[in-house]
Amino acid sequence: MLKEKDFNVARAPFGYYKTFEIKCKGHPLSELSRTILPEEVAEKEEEEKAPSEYLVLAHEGEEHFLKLDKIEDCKILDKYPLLKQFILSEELGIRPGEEPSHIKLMRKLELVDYEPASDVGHFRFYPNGTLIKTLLEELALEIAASLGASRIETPLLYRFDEPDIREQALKFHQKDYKLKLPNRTLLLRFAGDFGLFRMMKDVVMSYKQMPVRIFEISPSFRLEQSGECVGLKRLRAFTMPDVHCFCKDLNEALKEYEILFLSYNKIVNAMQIEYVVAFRLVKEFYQKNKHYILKLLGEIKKPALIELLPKAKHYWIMKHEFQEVDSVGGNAQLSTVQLDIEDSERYGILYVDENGEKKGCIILHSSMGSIERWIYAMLEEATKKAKKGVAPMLPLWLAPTQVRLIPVKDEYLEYCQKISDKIDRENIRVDIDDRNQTVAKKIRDAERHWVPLIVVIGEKEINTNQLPVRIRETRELKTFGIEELISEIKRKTENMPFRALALPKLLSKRPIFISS
RNA sequence: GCCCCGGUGGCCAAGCGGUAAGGCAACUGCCUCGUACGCAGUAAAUCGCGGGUUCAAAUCCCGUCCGGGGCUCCA
Repeated sequence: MLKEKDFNVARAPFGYYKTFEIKCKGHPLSELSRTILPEEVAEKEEEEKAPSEYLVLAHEGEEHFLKLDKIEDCKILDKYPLLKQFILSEELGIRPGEEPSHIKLMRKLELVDYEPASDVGHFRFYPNGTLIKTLLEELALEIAASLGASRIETPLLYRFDEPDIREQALKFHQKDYKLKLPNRTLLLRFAGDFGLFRMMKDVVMSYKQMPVRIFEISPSFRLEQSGECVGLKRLRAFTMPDVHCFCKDLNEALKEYEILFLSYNKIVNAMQIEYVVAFRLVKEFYQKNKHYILKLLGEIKKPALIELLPKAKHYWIMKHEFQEVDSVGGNAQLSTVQLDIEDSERYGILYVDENGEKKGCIILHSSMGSIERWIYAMLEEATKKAKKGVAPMLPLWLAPTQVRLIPVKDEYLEYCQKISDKIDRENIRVDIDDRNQTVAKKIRDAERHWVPLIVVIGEKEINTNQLPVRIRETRELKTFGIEELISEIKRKTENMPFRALALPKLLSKRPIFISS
């Protein structure tokens, strides 16, 4: 339309009228009157699409090259169905196209819900959901501390007119939230790099202090296309724990990389997620460092999909992802580590070397994975178990209720209180179903809410001091002494974060957030 | 953002042009109960929202919001 009239049209953004009659009625502050200059867009680089090569690297050492259009020919994948499904889903977009189960579960378990009064992809967390989120954040903090990373906090909003902020933002395909104030435009952070790079630019680092490790956990906002937001799998607002390591050379960076790789493996294990590994590297780098990749895979005893890029097209030369493959064959990246050799100089993050000279360093960018996505992955894993006939559940350390006491009659309530206090004191989440219901009904409710340990208390228990524990995981009914039960739970939740019950101990006192 | 599908009490849902079934949950009463649903009763629905067609709309049409799938995207 405009082209016909000799205007130089760079592009017509979505959301703006491409054809309209100009009547000049609009208020100057209205949505429709904006100045859009082509240079903003021109900075968006057109990436060449040189094809990647793919292979499966077994942790025992063999390489199995594969063509994406003929992955059936790659026999090793028959041994690793999850990896195969990952390749189908991630690289080829082939999946059954059903709704992932966590969407129903997050509501059924009263954890998380939609909030229509907010934007798409912004959720509300109910008490038990908040409890789980808090525990996971706590885990992230502990992992960061174990890495020796220093925690920082940087702003959520940034000025769009700062050149480096603007440069980073424009690279991100306009997926940022912008806040237009009368005198300036602010950008909501979509990653931690903005504030971190700003901070690091001013930091004085000597080679003696390297590697320097920095941790931040904070909300990030990405204006994903509305059709792309799916439950807790992809959100517009999420919590990102990330670690950046600033290293003086490649050797040191590779050492750090390994430490991160193994730490993040601990995280997914703590959440009992059966994940898949993908590495993406510049081909030349892979050829020189294949032994290194193999060492990493050997430590976690897993094969990996390897994507070889003919040449560097991003800021990293090597990265890997731990990926969830969900109950309906979809996938989502959990954690990632990226080896970045160019951003340091670009953003002026320098250290002083042995000769007193300022030098660029190597940056390891890494994200442990968003907390919300961890919850997605755990709920999906639970469904995968259920499909195999195993009772779905969360890891014990994350179960909102770890032990439920069910008195047979009201008169045993007092005794329940007494032993629950004892269990409480040991940092175990125990509650009591004191509602006026039959035992069978209370058990059914506890099972429906995935309570891992259920104890029915009646006259026999009071007399013998023994507790009959219904164990969800194994579907057995086992008798424990109270101390024995406590130490068993302690053993299973050892070294994991703890928080108290999110709701009143007595079920009769609990409001219902979602009744289903 | 685009295309397809969906939205009915707190939750799950039947009805699909004649004026809102049923189940679960909740509440009240009874039952005091031993390992997945005791019995009875009560209350609870602007049929997502707005507009249109019709004597009549939850049902048909248009718009819009929310959700799911697909496309695209995931630096």
